[in-house]
Amino acid sequence: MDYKQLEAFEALLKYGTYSKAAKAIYISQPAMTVRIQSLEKFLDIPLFKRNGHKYTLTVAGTVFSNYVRDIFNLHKESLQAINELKGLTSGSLRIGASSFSTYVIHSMIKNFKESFPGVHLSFYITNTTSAIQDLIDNKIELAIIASSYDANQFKAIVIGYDTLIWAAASDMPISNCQQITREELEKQCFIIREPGSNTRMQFDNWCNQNGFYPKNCLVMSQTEAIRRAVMNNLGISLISSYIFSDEIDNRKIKIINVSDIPIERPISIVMSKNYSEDTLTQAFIIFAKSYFKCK
Amino acid sequence: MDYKQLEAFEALLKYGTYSKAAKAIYISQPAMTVRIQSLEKFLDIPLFKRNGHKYTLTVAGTVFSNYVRDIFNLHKESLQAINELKGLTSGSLRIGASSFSTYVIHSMIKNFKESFPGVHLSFYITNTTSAIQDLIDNKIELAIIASSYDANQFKAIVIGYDTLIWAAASDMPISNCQQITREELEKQCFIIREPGSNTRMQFDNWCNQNGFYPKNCLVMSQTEAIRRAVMNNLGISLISSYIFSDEIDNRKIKIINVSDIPIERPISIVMSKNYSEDTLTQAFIIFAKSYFKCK
DNA sequence: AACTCTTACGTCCAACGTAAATATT
DNA sequence: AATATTTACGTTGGACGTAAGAGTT
Repeated sequence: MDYKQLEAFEALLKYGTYSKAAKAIYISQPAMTVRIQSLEKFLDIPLFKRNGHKYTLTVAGTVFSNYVRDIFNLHKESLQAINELKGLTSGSLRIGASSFSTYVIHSMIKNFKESFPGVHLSFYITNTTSAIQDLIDNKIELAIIASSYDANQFKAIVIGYDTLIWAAASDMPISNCQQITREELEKQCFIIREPGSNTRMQFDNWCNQNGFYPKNCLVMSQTEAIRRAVMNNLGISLISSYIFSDEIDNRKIKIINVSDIPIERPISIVMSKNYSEDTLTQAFIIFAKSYFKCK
Repeated sequence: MDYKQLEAFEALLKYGTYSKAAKAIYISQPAMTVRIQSLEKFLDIPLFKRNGHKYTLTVAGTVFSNYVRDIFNLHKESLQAINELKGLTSGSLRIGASSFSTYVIHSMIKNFKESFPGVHLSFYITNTTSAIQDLIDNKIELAIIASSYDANQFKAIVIGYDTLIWAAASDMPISNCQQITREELEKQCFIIREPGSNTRMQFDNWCNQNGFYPKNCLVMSQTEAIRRAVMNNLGISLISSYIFSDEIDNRKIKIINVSDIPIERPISIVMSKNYSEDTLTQAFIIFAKSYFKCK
């Protein structure tokens, strides 16, 4: 079955005679005959019957024509969709993101620009709570967060998954333990995020669920400050694996094996419920999905 | 855009490398390259990007792939539908029909048999009321009627239109009147159907609406008896134009011009609400629609 | 070095148009 | 007789595969 055959089929259906149909699609009458014949031979059933000096559909032809119509519509729509994407040569999108994205957005922007060089992406990196507030205040169109949100006010699309791990510098004694006891854990200094951060909430939840009361905490609102603190043996941290992806490869950081960890969090793009997704937004969402899938 | 290009696109999407994709659809690697290149050239946008030693979709590729998936599914479904029709080499369908169909079913059956020689159609010609009763009694699967029906109990599909006309023999004096007066009309003998017939109901309605009281009526339950009576100058009749289609062409019968006439009635195929339409039924409905369209 | 993709090039098939024959009105 | 469709046949373009070259890991 071939596109040209379907084209001939539609033309004959529309114009009723071979000669008119052939003229309409700029081929000769014999070519029309051959296209219809080969289609009928392929399907092994007559699609047209002679009726006076007009050709009309058989039952099989009628059934088939419904599919052909739908196929052609999809074909047209696909070209339209592609053209819309090609039209994305300008425009901008303001995106709020919680802190784990610090270590990925540079490559996201770089990758996105390869496909859409004229589009400007602005990233506002804060924490989950602030990103949601910025969404309400119309300071951003989209928020990328790794936590839940109010489904009454927002709609969201899951674009990937983030893993929270316990990270420690490789030369810390705790990094070499196979099984971590509660006593060893209690000795540690916990480097944690500020309230309002989803990562902080996950830490608090874990402590509650395990009846664990950390004695020694170091609170830092900047993820980069936490990264440097962990690298310099100041303590251990429950944090997104994205932050230490390079260091884990380098073996400078080790993942500590603690129960109920790692925690996997879905990463979502959140937007106002009444936000109408334009082509640019759709393109960004598709891009973000494939970006995180390859991570 | 070509079917083979889409085939190559789907294969590369599925297998990730040109070599595997080419092998999967039984073409050489260079042929694969050419197909993808020509598709990208046609759409004027890259659909794949190299990622490590695998090819993954760009945003445009992702958008396009959704359409391609749908197009291929439709393609498969269309072949399946055609195969189901080809499988219609046996089976039977019992069809009730009100009387106007007397003069069409012979050619309907003949035409239907050309496409589906193995299928047996049984026609039961009665009047509208009886046909509906036969439907309730499961004596027939479908009823072809030209009147309304109980929408709570039945479902229906309009397949065409029937025209009720006033017919008189050409050599009757009334046939030569341009404008018919009420006095002239009152002199006529009205050849009408029995109660229960929708044609009879239409006649009664017309009389009521026009405050007309026919003095001279001849009731006949067989349409063929009415036809012969009209042909032999026994009177005039309000009747489906199908009955006299030959005679109108021959000029043996004339259509009398009376106000509010002709009456057009939709012809429907009616079936039980819980009747599940199998392939044969669907084929018959499509056939019937095209049959009446060409009438 | 091994693997994968692209380019180059000669081959071949399939779709086409012209022209003639056949069918239909 | 005129119009429409099919058959016949020679031509051509484009899709293919093989082989060689270029790019990646």
